[in-house]
Amino acid sequence: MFDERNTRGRSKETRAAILDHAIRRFREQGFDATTMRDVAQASGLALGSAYYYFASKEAIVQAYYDEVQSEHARRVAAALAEGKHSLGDRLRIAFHTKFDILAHDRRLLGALFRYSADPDHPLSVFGPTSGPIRVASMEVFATAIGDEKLPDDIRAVLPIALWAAHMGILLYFIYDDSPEQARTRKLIDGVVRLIVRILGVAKLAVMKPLRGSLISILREIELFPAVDVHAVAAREER
Amino acid sequence: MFDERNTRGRSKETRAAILDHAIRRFREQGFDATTMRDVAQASGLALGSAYYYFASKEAIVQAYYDEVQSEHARRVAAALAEGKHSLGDRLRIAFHTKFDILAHDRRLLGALFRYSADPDHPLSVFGPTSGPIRVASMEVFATAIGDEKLPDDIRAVLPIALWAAHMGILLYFIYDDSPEQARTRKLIDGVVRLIVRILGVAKLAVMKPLRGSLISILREIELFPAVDVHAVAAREER
DNA sequence: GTCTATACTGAGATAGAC
DNA sequence: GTCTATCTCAGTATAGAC
Repeated sequence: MFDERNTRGRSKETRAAILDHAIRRFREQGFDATTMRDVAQASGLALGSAYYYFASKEAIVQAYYDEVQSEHARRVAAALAEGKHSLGDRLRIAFHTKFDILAHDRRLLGALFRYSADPDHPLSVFGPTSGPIRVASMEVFATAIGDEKLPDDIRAVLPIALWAAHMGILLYFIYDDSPEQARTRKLIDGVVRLIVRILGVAKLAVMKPLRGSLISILREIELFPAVDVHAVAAREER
Repeated sequence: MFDERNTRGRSKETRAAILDHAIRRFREQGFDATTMRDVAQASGLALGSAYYYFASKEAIVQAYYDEVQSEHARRVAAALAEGKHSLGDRLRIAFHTKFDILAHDRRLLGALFRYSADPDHPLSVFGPTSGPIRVASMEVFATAIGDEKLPDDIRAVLPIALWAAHMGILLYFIYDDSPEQARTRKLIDGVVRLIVRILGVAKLAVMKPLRGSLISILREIELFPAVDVHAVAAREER
């Protein structure tokens, strides 16, 4: 979806096979312990061929995360479609489904974030090349907000805030060694409760200055390269 | 300060020399383009000697960051010592000095965060081995809070919140390519303004439920391994 | 405990032939 | 698209000098 090269002909299956074998190995032996030679061999290919499909070992994890993102969008859409939900319910769905999908791949995520602090690295989660997937993720949160009655300024930045919150929770999740990451689940519920409450009091007069500060900060975050949230919001309004 | 091995005798200077030459090279050629052989040679040492002092190339950046942390504590203490400041001023000092120190080393930070999402990696910024430096960083923010009159529950979690905010700003800073990172500076001012305003209205009745939610979330964060903020707070009270 | 010299291994990544 | 051969470099090992 986000890496369009080599999706024609048989190569599509070859790519999928490499991805599949690699992820399986990563899960079993860990990312570092798995070599590209392992992956190639498991896929019945020479080393060079594996590199024909994936620029680096980390790029395989990136491809996996692309799939996670697509799956997230699918599941949230499906869950929201069945019946009416409150805003809190919808946000809980948006957050929890993400971690349902990632439940058994915490260890893998370390590799995903390896170049996150390298602005020029093609695999940086916050860099320009990850722009599309980042926007897609914000869109998922925008669908969870739906047509909830909200002031325009808040509406514009809320997906950014939710995305940022979900990234923070993701980091927490990676470090969370409680059984079945129960703490992360509790954290999600706490964060959703907080957000709903903030939105509830946001229109009060005392909140005016607070609101201005917060909104301008979230607009700043928007400056991360290639994140045009206005476009997201516009598309959502359609 | 955080890595106590080899600090006696001549070895201390050797270590400092390696660190110095390495950082210089990293600044000039970038982290990846600089090899450990380069560093060793520039320091007039054999490869093995460089590894005698630093377990890995990334460990050198970690050592650099330890120094940044010490310098931060020093500068904040010095700045706070001269005259009275409002809470906002003190927080601005705490944040801005950090980025004064890092001003010319944005590119280096990419290497620092490389293993941040690897809970088991010794160089993970959020892992157990970085506990002391993390606590030290929170302590700096605690000194900036000083004896400001605050409710106990807020007092206990505020250093965590400030540390978390500063980590977020650090990430923003790394990606900020505005001239002299002016945007980061603006972001800091915006964040400080927001924090001061939040503290200003925190005692209002409407904020009760908000406050409860936020505090419990920050207590959750405290669960990051080896971060015992109660100990920090206690030490500050002394 | 500090340092040298040199050889070696492992693995990510690339070049170029087919 | 696929393979084989090769490169680079982080990191280790060894054996010793002072």
